[in-house]
Amino acid sequence: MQRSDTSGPHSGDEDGRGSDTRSRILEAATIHFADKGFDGARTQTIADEAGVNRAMLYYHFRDKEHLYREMLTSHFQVIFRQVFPTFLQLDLGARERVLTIVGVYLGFLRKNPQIRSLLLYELAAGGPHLSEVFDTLLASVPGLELEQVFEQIGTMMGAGAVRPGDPRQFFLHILSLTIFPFAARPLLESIWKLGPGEYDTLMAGRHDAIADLFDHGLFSGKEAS
Amino acid sequence: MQRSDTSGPHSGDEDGRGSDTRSRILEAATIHFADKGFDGARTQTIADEAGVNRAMLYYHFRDKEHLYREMLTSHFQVIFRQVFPTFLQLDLGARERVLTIVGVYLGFLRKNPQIRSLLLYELAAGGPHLSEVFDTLLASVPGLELEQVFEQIGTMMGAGAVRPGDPRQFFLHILSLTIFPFAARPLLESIWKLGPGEYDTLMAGRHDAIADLFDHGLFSGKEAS
DNA sequence: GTCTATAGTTCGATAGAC
DNA sequence: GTCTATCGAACTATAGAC
Repeated sequence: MQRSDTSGPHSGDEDGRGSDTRSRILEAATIHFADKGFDGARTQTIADEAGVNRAMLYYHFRDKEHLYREMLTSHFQVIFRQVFPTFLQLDLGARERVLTIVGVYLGFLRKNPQIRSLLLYELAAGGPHLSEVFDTLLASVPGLELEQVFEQIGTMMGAGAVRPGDPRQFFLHILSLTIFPFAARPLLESIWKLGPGEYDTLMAGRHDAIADLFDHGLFSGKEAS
Repeated sequence: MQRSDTSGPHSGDEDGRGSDTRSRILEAATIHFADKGFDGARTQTIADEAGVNRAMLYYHFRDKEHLYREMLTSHFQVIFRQVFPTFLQLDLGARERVLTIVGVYLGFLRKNPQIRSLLLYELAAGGPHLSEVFDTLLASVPGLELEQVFEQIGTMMGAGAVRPGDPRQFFLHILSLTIFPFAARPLLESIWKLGPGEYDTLMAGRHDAIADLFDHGLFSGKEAS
């Protein structure tokens, strides 16, 4: 069952070991797939940017499709293992807990710009790859249960810490306010005629803006209802 | 300067007149580009679904690129002419005004499912086409000034109707909460294991959930700060 | 493991008859 | 305006030498 010190061809090993060529290909594939999408990406370009021969792509991975899926999996793994658990492991009050989650999301998106376009291409295509990637990841990270998130939201609602309602809408609020501004960046830069630095400034103030919305709502005049 | 009663080849005419073939191609192009994206779409498939010969695509439009851009323009035109003006023409109080805008957005997205993937493909690609499309549209709809929106938000903030802050963050809140849940639909359906009807139900309750967030914030315990 | 050479397709676009 | 036929380019994938 034991393998030698180099990953074999077509291996799905996850550890950073493996041949250097293999990881260089994955790195180049990330950049190019994020830029052009699966259909727009060219295996020649990936090989060139990785500094390897094009045939190496077919030796280390089976074909373009397998290369793409392994690349996708390696990145969404980070979300599942680092970002997602923050929903559960925090031992804080409701407010600090939610705002910490928002901060983790915003920080992750600011540090991993390629995730943005990779996710958008997948969403646009309807997520045919994502379902399989998610199944793989959920199976490989056994301590992760989606239901726990909603249980904890329900607990917070029951304790009166957050307003009662559908936990999924609660979840959608947080996801929307954090992810969308990053996703729509090129569109908004175009509409608002912003330079690159201006949008970074806007994103730097995003956390406080969301906190203000969560704390006070949108309107100054105290509500009727 | 006057043209005969049929649109000529490569004409950028916008009125619904023109040859029936031309509009059928645009309709088929919408569906197929929304499904596969620009790089993934095949001119043969578009021609087949339109029930015309493939050479007609090159007669009525110059090439694949021009067909795509005209298709995009025709759809985003609707946003510019029908959705966007609701930001300015409403003669309501701040709360009703914002919630009406949210309702218009949600309604538009629910009725135009193809817009979702068309927008996502463009966002993923970084919006190279969108800039040109927007410039074209802003020029063709003269009574539309982006600055007016932020002026009116500033006015509402000055009058104490909405909380003071960066108007762009205010704008991002509204866009995020309405657009993202539609954009992320396939991903969330996959994660949450939802049937098609369940997500529609969730979107039907979206307006009220956003209104509650805007009215009361996210937390029950009245804020500190 | 890495390279060259090439097979085998697919696709966008055009020419030209009707 | 619509069709057929076809060109030429681009691309994925494989075979096989080293």
